[in-house]
Amino acid sequence: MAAERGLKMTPQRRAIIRFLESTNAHPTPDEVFAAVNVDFPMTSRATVYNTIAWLKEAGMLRELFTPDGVRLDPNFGEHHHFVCRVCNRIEDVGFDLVPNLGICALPNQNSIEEFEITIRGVCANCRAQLSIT
Amino acid sequence: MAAERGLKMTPQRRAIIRFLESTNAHPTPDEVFAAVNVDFPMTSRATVYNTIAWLKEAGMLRELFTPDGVRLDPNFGEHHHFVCRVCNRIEDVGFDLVPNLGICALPNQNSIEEFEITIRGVCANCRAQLSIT
DNA sequence: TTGATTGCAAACGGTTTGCATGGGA
DNA sequence: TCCCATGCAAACCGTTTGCAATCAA
Repeated sequence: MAAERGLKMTPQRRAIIRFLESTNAHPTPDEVFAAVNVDFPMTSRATVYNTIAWLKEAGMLRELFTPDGVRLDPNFGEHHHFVCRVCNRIEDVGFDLVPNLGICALPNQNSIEEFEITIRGVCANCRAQLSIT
Repeated sequence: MAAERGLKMTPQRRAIIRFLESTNAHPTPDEVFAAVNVDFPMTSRATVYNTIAWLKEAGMLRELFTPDGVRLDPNFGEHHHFVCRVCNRIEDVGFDLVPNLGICALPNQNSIEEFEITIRGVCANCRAQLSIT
């Protein structure tokens, strides 16, 4: 497993990683806390935050900053995001679905290293709901 | 002025709007609080937050969610952002500089209404600093 | 064994809220 | 005049910190 880089493993960390690997959603730290405590009771919030920081440092986790606070993004591969304006759910969007931006240079000589696209709209689920109503 | 939509104007609101119109940076609410209190002392934090909410509702202000918390984006026109990974400064990037994404449809029937691009890299200033060192 | 990790509870900082006062329309 | 906006201070809530006990290596 990717975390085995000579770093100390604990049952709590294992449980947190297991949960993050199992989801394709974008949980809040508190949702991680709640989920992990279902099958591994007695994991403190502090440990959840510690582990998040540790995983971020190891490059195994990204954070998304949203109007409702931080959300975790355990998806390894490069990807963008779709945000539904109805249910606020975040979906990953494959990097390849978006044509590579033609930007090679900005007018002010800023160097471009990477870019991230957030697409907003209404997800398929919510569209279905809306058309029924 | 754009805020005159039959909404009540107060000296505090005027001062806050004046400051926001004068900057092309992306201040935090607290920076607005500090700046406004220079020329208009006795504007409370609550009023700053109230006014921000009011301006957001009126569509005159966007919020950006960053690792260092909320930043305000008073720029009216559609635009994207460049974030310098060295100084963390945010620069606006003209909408027209980025070729319109060729995305017409996502594979899952999500409807696309808008998109926002965050470009990361090193800004011209910081590049200059770095090459000196 | 030993230093890193843990749980707990307190501290922290940005934001929101409740309420009495004040001021714009 | 009549609400709406204001200032103040307390409440709130997600996150961080300090510390003693525990545990992985």
